[in-house]
Amino acid sequence: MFDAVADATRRRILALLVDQGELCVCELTAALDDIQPKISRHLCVLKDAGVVIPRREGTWVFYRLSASLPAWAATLLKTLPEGAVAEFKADLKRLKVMTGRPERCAA
Amino acid sequence: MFDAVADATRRRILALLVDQGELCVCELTAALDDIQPKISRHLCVLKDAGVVIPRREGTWVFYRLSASLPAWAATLLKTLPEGAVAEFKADLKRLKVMTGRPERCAA
DNA sequence: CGCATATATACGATCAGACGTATATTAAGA
DNA sequence: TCTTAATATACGTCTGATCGTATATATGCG
Repeated sequence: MFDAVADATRRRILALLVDQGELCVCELTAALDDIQPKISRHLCVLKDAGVVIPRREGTWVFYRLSASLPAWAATLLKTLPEGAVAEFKADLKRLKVMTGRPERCAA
Repeated sequence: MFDAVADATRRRILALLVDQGELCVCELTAALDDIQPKISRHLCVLKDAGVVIPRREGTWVFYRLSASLPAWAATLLKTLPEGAVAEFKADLKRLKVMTGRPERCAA
């Protein structure tokens, strides 16, 4: 868990997931304004750590936070958008203005 | 801050400080059952990050958590003894049975 | 099947951080 | 001033993590 939040890029991803619930790789790539393999690799780390859960829908893979985290971990994650991630507001803004976001079918 | 809790040894130190308030280097060395230079180096990292404050008293240097941390950081630190640090109970036990602990004069 | 898009992975390079050992500093007391 | 105890730092080594680039996989569509 602490390995998951040890990296700044992963904290930015997690802050967005805490706030937005579920996002796909291309949305996160646009929001963080970074390259896709880098985002994909960090998501893989988070998945292996059991922090996020992937859900495939067509060509897209949506990631969301795991629902079965210990209480202290959930508490820790909630601190991320609330001041612990400096880039959060800018990342959220880039997500909002992104064009061509995929449509969700199921939750 | 996340750099401070990225290392397992530092998390063990912080968990003890959250629980005990103030401890010197030799107490932490005994509690973690590790060598002194290692503990001292990690305390230096925590001090430079502004997470802990040193207080000299004779030959001893006592470290305590900074009182001026953002709310989310204080919240994060409180999660450490409560399940986020696996070795906490064993560390606390070693501290309790340690002989020759220094006496505090001032707070 | 062939093409396009989204995502994942492989590879090599690089860099930060943690380590153990040895030694320097600081303070107290005889 | 000499000694001892507590703490800090210097040094060289080494492992692990992150990176960018390139490529592989997978899905959907015509």
